Amino acid sequence: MTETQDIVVGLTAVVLAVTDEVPRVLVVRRLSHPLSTPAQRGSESSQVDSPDTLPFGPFDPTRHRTLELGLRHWVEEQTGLDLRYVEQLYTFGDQYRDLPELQGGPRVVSIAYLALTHESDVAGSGEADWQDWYRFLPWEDCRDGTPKVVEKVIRPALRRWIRQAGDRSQRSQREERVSVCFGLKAPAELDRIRTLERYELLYEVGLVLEAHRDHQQLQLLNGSDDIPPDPELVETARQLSPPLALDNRRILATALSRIRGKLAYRPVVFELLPKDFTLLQLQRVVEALAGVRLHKQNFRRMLFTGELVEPTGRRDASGRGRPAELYRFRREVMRERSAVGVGLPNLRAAE
Amino acid sequence: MTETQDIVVGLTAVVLAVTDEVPRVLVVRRLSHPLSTPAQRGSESSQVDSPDTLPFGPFDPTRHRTLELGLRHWVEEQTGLDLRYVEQLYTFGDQYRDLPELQGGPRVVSIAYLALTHESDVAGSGEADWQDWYRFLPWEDCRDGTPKVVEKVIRPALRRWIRQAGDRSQRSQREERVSVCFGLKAPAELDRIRTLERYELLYEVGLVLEAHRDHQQLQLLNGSDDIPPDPELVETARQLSPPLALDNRRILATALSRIRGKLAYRPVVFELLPKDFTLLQLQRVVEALAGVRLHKQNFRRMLFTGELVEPTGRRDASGRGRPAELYRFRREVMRERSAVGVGLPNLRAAE
DNA sequence: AGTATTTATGCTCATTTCGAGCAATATATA
DNA sequence: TATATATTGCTCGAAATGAGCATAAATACT
Repeated sequence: MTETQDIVVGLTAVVLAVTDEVPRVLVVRRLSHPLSTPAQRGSESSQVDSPDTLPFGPFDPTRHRTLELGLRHWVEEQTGLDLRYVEQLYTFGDQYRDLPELQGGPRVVSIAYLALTHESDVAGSGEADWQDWYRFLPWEDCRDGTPKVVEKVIRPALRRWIRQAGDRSQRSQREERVSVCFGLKAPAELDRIRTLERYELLYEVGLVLEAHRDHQQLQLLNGSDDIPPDPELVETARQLSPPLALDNRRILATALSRIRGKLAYRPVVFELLPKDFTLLQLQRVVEALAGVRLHKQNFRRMLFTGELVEPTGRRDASGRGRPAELYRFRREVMRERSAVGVGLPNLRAAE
Repeated sequence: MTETQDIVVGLTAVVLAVTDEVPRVLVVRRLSHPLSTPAQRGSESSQVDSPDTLPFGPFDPTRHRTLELGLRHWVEEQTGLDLRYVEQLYTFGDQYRDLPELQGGPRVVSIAYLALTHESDVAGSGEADWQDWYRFLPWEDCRDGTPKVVEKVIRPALRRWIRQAGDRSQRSQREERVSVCFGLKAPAELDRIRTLERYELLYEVGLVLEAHRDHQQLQLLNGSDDIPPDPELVETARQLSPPLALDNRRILATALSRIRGKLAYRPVVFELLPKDFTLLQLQRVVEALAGVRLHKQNFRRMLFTGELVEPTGRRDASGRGRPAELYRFRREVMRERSAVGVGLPNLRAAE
């Protein structure tokens, strides 16, 4: 290892929009890593398919007065999008979480941001594209009950993992973690807030592709004799969800965790909706984010007693059934009450 | 401005302990900025008193495998403390938020962490010291009702600030912000969760010393003719709270915001308590953090119905009144329920 | 035109949670 | 022994929550 190592501060964006009940995230298909040198680019041909990447760029203190401005700059450049609501998520800096570093490059400290917008046409230097968020985290969408992949793929693999434990104490530790994240006995709904915890379990178990990729890279670096990954497990991971670059899936999980937590006490949903909306539209967006279905009448009651919305007087023409009244967000609540949000149900059954 | 500018990634720690109902934070009295060169140190003599600083050190990728390990390293070195619970708070990277940068040095991107411990003897390279958290944010402690400084100092200054607004719209904007942060009409309790918002208002108004310091530094840098700060305002700020280095008060406010928010849904309090504790001890720690008094019987009911604690069978000998039973945290709840916390009251009266 | 379907909306009811307070008990200290 | 300080047990009404019934207003189909 060298005496000194450069640091690059990277900025990564999770740009989220919800259209037609589908939460979508903006990804860029890159030809190479944004930080790699031309020399490295050649050697990167070993990577057959270049996986989707979140919009990303290095923070340049000479050009960016603040971190957030830097992020907006890169998203603008790569996707043509001018963001509105932006919030910082988390900063990732673990060793070897980035490819160029594995090739002797700088250590990349990535600051991840979450942006909320409406879906719109994208253009820009990268091939930007909206992708279904739950394609990358399919186990998180419980709107139609516990997803099939959980029953058919994840839980069996987790049971196998528990059986493979070395000793008794490791076994019970594994049992506990699985039980907390996915529920072992009761077919309970997944706990909406433990998104990140679930991702980390799946990574450790090897049910996401990047776990194997990172493992291989590390072995290559250490020059240790390669312990080949369980090919069956890799295949399972491949079927479960498509590959994502770097630690981007972890960042996605962090973002989902954050927005699910925030839904209940901050009026973030409205950033994802047009100025005027029907109550069902609002409910669908909340459901898409929370990953669960809600009771319609109670949801509406909550909105009214909380005075979160006000009628515009107009009605929605499209749609099949009885036309719905159009509402708008009552911004005033934010000064009237402290915690303003759409308060998700407790799902008592899950306890 | 130069073509390229170096980046330094800094790690800053808010180390918190609660003893005798007083939340205390670990500060280091430094002789100079940790990143300044010897040459700069000389020129720094203009700063008469070196204000308290949070434990801080540059992240070194050759020595630190992860950001958190880097933080632990620096805290160990500067205060002799071996931390247990540590969580990342936020990353700050605005231009000119750091002194050396103002003197042509690198841009410092600081990653702030929150650590929870018990108070203990400190040693280390810096002169580490425990300081009452609320000394630096005196307007946040509402345990004995709205603090006097809010009535006597802050609200009058805010009213003056509103009056000084340029036009009608700015005036009403200012009124709204003040109303949200400190309440204008009703002498309502302060909204516990808006700690950061309140700090940012006070910074803008000039009621914290660093606002004037930053302003002066920026003027010096721009070479613009100095608009001298309102000396009365500076004096008010000085009386309100002692100086803190860099943007450390903002970091403290962020930490307080985070822990207040987290109290209700994660069992973080127990990190601040000994293994066995009385229910009153527990309540006092929660109150110290939340900054409000709680209803004793309801607090206990909440603990029992939530099965958060279990009796040890032993009792607390010290204390004046009837000896209290000793309890311990029931770790099992964390797998039984999703959101585990001490659920703060809603203070319905404030609405 | 008439019927089925879809969606919106109004209302009830039992259960749980929450805020606030009364009362009794147990110990230390003056 | 009186008093102050704490712990502990219990009640009661208000509000929030979960689940469901019933009705209204539009479209699609026959």
